Amino acid sequence: MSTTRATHAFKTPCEQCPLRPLPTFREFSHDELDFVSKFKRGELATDAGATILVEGAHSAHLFTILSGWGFRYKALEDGRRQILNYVMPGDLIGLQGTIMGEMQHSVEALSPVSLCVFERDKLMTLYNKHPSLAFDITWMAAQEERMLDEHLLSIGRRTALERAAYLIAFLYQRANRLKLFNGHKTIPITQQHVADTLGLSIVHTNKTLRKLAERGMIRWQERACEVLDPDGLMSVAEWDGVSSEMRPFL
Amino acid sequence: MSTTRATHAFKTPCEQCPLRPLPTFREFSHDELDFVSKFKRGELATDAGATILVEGAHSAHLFTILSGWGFRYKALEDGRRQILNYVMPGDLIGLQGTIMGEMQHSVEALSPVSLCVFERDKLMTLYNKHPSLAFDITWMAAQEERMLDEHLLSIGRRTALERAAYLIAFLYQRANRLKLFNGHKTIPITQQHVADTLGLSIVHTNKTLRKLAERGMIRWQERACEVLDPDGLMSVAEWDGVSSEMRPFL
DNA sequence: CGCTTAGTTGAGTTCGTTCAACGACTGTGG
DNA sequence: CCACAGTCGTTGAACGAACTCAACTAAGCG
Repeated sequence: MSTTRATHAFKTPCEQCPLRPLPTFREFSHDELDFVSKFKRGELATDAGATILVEGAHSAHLFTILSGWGFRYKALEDGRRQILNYVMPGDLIGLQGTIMGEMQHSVEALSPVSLCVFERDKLMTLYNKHPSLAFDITWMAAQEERMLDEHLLSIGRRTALERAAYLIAFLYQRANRLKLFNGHKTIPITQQHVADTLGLSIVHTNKTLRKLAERGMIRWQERACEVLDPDGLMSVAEWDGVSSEMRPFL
Repeated sequence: MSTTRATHAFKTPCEQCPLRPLPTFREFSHDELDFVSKFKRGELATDAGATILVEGAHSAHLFTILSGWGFRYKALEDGRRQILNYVMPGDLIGLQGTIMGEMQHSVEALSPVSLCVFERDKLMTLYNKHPSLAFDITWMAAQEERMLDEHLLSIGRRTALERAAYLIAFLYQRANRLKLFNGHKTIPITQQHVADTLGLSIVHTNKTLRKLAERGMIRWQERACEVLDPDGLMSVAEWDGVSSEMRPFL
């Protein structure tokens, strides 16, 4: 397991943030952008497979994903692991640790990931001086809650095939909205990740994904999942998709 | 199914709130209490079984549970239902609807429930004028996220017996902290609720609960679960319990 | 008194698991 | 350059957990 490679060089100024112009993100006022710029302490880059945040740690920082894919997970003492959700550019991580002291989940990188680092101590200033940004943070927490609600419904009540279809459609839609695909619509996860997300064994996950592949909805290649038929997946899962509303972004 | 009985009579002034003195809740300043008092629009009482909030609705209100038990749930189109979490006194409900427009889950009362009603429109004022309360709302959203993380781990990775033990220990601990028990430690849920929470069938839930009863950890009586051995349940589930830190309360 | 709801139990079936073995590919060290 | 180990995906066989179907009790209520 590789570790986090800390490069605190300040690379991208917020005014030239490559993410912000995306149509999904709401526009920021001059004032807001100015504050975020000062709130940002630096950047951090990690390799694929690196652990970004670890359960039990008292993180002094708050992060926004600038690029790359990752996932949040929890584990039981005997090693059984559950992936809770995936993180993508624009997502805030470490909020739990910042607000309530201790992290109760870990975050691992699926691909090389770069992060914006924010100062924990300045969070109170944000709440005091920039209510609109404070509201944004609540918004993002509520949005995460929504996704978890959906995952819970999925794991609790959907069949293996429906679950798999839901997961892939879900990841596809989120990534697509962020314009993460260029040509081939490929999600960088292994079947082990899928298994740990769906609460299934790897063997049965493999057989289930095979069925989706036989229906021409996905193709598995070199530890990644290529999405061929997002609508088909959505209909298998009886899933309507995520709301298309504008979202905030720190 | 009964409906919500709307009694907008303003009964309990916030200064004499029966909940606030509980040791779990953080102390409020005069200023904060004053604002909450004005933020509160009235009270609402519902019968057991009543639907408090419904999926898809654009709720104009935000609520705090004053007394009683309830649960949040989502359902698939074919009727399969998943209970996401339980709500108890001090919990905020309707935040998703208030912040993001549409509710994506429903809330139902398990017992007679009374609620404080807050004005949605005044929420921006809260963020503008009372950053500490805004922070509290984020805190509560993050706390809900934590609970959902745990549930997801439970449903995804624990066995039926462990899941059942976890759920009951979890509900016991939350209720106990709120001093909801007087003598007999009884949780007002049916086995159907347990099944819909754990993602199991009623039949198998029944057989699983039977095992816990045989071990002397619980006793089932008149549509409720009496908790006899909370520590035993926690050890079956390999669960450490929730953090004992002070919490906010609107 | 019949009707409904909640809980219980047994029998048979299905879904998902574990165990096991194998091929393809990658990276590493001799 | 090859041998070797490690990861990832694949498949078959046997087993077990959880499901459905079905029947029955007990309690509460109009």
